[in-house]
Amino acid sequence: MDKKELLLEAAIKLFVERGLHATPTSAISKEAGVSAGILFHYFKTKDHLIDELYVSIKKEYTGFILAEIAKVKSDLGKLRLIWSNSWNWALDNPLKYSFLQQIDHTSCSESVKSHPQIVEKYELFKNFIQEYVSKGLIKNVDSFFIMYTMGGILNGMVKYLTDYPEKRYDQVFLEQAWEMYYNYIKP
Amino acid sequence: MDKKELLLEAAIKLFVERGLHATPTSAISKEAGVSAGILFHYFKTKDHLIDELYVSIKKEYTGFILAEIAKVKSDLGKLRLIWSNSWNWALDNPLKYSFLQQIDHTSCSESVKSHPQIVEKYELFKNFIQEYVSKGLIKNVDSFFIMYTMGGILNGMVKYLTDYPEKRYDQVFLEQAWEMYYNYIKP
DNA sequence: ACCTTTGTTGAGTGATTAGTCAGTTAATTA
DNA sequence: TAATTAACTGACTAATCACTCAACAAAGGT
Repeated sequence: MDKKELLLEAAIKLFVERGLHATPTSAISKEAGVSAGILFHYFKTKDHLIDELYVSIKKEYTGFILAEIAKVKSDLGKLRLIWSNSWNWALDNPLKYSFLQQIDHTSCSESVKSHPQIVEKYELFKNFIQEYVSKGLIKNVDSFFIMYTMGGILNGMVKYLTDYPEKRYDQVFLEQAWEMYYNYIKP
Repeated sequence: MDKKELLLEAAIKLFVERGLHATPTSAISKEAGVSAGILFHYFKTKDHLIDELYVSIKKEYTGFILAEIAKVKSDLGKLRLIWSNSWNWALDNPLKYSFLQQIDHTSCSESVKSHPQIVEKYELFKNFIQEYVSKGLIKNVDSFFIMYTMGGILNGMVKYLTDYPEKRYDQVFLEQAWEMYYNYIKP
């Protein structure tokens, strides 16, 4: 495999395991099975590596969620797909999800959090919600408030399903969770 | 003021500003205006300082939320007080709140996150919710799921009120936000 | 075959770190 | 007052860090 790819994979593993600043670049290259110097061939600095990781994962995450929405017809079906895709992705990519959470809650890589390609995807979500508000499917509240708090519910859901993995396939529970989720924003 | 107190205050400020591992102990003692050595007189290691900060703030936070509940009579009033106290504390103590968020989303101080005095408070919340479920005030779903996701909504609310501070005193908005919050768990 | 570009190595460098310690001052107690 | 303890200092150390660089290998183009 590409050594750059190996480095990124090693980095994400160690960052989640030990924390950002507690993982030296030497540990990353060692984990990846490459020399210490090559890391700085592919990434100008350690921070550049972190930024590149963040942006690529965030793009992958939002991309995955938005991906198949177009294929669904019903409005509510789309909303439900966003909901289930969100926690499914997080549970299928625990390292990546933890890494995103870590960066989002740390004062580092500040500039990269408002990366144009990331902000762009947020705009899509916002427009999506505004469209639903105007259709009368969602309560008429500030879209950002809805986005922020719905995201919070999903974070809680992921944490819960991580602690109680068997619930992921409990259809009764999932139906109830979805119902609660929609009750939250229903007009 | 007590030098230990000065160190803790300096630490929290720098930890939130620059991140945990990016703030050397020398910076903390400098910010506190004390000698480099005294930090290790009060705290065995840097990690002990972090742990002590975390536990004391978490206790302060949960303590504040639970504090005045007993004084309120109505069941729904208690629930609403937990809700408003939660985001009010977070907004009034932004540094402390950010610090808690940072630790909770980082793989460090793992042992301290299950500190007996902290777990004990979580138990109180769980019992509280279970009581409400049995009274028929809250949907009959696993208490932990309710706790996790309600916490998520509050996190989103705090993030929103941080970005749009004027909303904090917008009674119409607050009423709507509370209504949504309760709709989420209403049977 | 020759050249140029790109990928790769690992020992080396200067800066920075957590934590120590010998010694000084202040407070408490006898 | 003398003795004991606790608070406090800042220069010091051994370890560790991000990052460099001179040298070498591989690949591709001409």
